[in-house]
Amino acid sequence: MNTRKIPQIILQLPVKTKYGEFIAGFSEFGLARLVFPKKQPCKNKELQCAGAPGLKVNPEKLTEKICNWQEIVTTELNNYLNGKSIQNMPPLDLSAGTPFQQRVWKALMEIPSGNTMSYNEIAAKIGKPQGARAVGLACGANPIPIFIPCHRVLKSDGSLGGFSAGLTWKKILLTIEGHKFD
DNA sequence: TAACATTCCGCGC
DNA sequence: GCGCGGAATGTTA
Repeated sequence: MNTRKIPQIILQLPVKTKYGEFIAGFSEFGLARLVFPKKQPCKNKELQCAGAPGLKVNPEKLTEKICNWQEIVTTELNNYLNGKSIQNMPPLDLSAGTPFQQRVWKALMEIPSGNTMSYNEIAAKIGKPQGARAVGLACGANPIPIFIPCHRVLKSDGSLGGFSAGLTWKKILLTIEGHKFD
């Protein structure tokens, strides 16, 4: 049974920020994914397409509910990028993930702003102390960076590890939260 | 089965 | 003590 359906993105809306235009994808359950402004080459095909000009707002799908979510996302994203912490988390649709991934993502959301954890610590937290590498995979599969703070996860020696949208972004995000790099 | 956004251990210096 | 190479480990497509 692996007809696991990717969450249906019923519409994608642009979110303007001082770093560029993010793309927010909504399903009927909430925010289903967030795409960084296109800039860095990323190897994930889907992400690359997301910024393409197929972006339409279908008035029928633009329910009041989603309109409201988009407002929250816009507000909070801009707050965050200005160094404030997120106060109003929009509902997130994590149905794209496998059960394991969802466990990892939940663990990530418990990391307080300004803190970091290692892949190893996350692994231990969800009961798979040896699964650090698997945790890395789950982070890479994270559809909603920033709201799911996958950038707060570093290697156990303190170096950055990786980031699907490009390490540059990881640095930017961490810098916003008050970390320093030499 | 191969691939991965890690970690750990054992060497050689 | 520090740095490097290779094996172990869990999940996914």
